[in-house]
Amino acid sequence: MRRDIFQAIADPTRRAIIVLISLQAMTPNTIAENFNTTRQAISKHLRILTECQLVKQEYNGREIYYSLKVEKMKEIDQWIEQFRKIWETRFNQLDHLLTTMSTERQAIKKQK
Amino acid sequence: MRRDIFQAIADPTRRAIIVLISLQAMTPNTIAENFNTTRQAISKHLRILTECQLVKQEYNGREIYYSLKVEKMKEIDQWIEQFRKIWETRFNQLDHLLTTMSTERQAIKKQK
DNA sequence: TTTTTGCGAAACCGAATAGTTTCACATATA
DNA sequence: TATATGTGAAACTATTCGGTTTCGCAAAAA
Repeated sequence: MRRDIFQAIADPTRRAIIVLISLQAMTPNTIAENFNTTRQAISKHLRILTECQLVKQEYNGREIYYSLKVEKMKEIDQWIEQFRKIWETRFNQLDHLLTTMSTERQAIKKQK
Repeated sequence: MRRDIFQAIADPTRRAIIVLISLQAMTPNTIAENFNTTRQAISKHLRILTECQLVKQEYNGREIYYSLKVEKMKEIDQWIEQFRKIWETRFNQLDHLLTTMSTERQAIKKQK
């Protein structure tokens, strides 16, 4: 059973749950009200999110409040980091190219 | 058939392919040499990556070089952004709390 | 105490997934 | 020309996935 954060955010319903409980802790029933599925289906999603440490539970009588462990999202951010480096480098190279072109254009202008 | 970037990066082999071709354009055969599967399996992964616009192909005779369209990765970065805001806010609040505590401690010190 | 409510878990189902094997086809190479 | 090579696609398979229905159990409410 693969269970990592990348697999967790692959499902659109789970992504929506993540956004929802990042704003406010919620019970499974309350979460389910926001979707067009059964509470049990939401429960299964919550189990997956719990298994990969993305959410935490807070018990209150028979109710369970789920909320996002937002620090866990940093793992994705860290993986993206290597590509951010690439696109920032490329942007800087483009920036440099444009600056160079602009300088050259001005040089040509002056020649005229 | 769901085909979005989040589903694309859910598979560990695909993530490895992405990293590999982000460094250097490669043919399917060369990519496959880095994994413990058949070239055909890699081909299927490349198809999925192509379908969600994550890679581009460059034809050279009968060879096809695949490379990463790194700008596409920004889509994930943009989704993460909302959580980055949350964890940065929390950090600042903690930072503020620690500063306040420190100030109060110094105030107590002075009283002594 | 009896009934209602909130919840997770199990059993089941159809669809999607990741892989393999086999194939067709075009391009190199002998 | 004949053979080898690089590739994508199709057919098939075992497994996983996302969902539903049904159930059991504990807590709250009547």
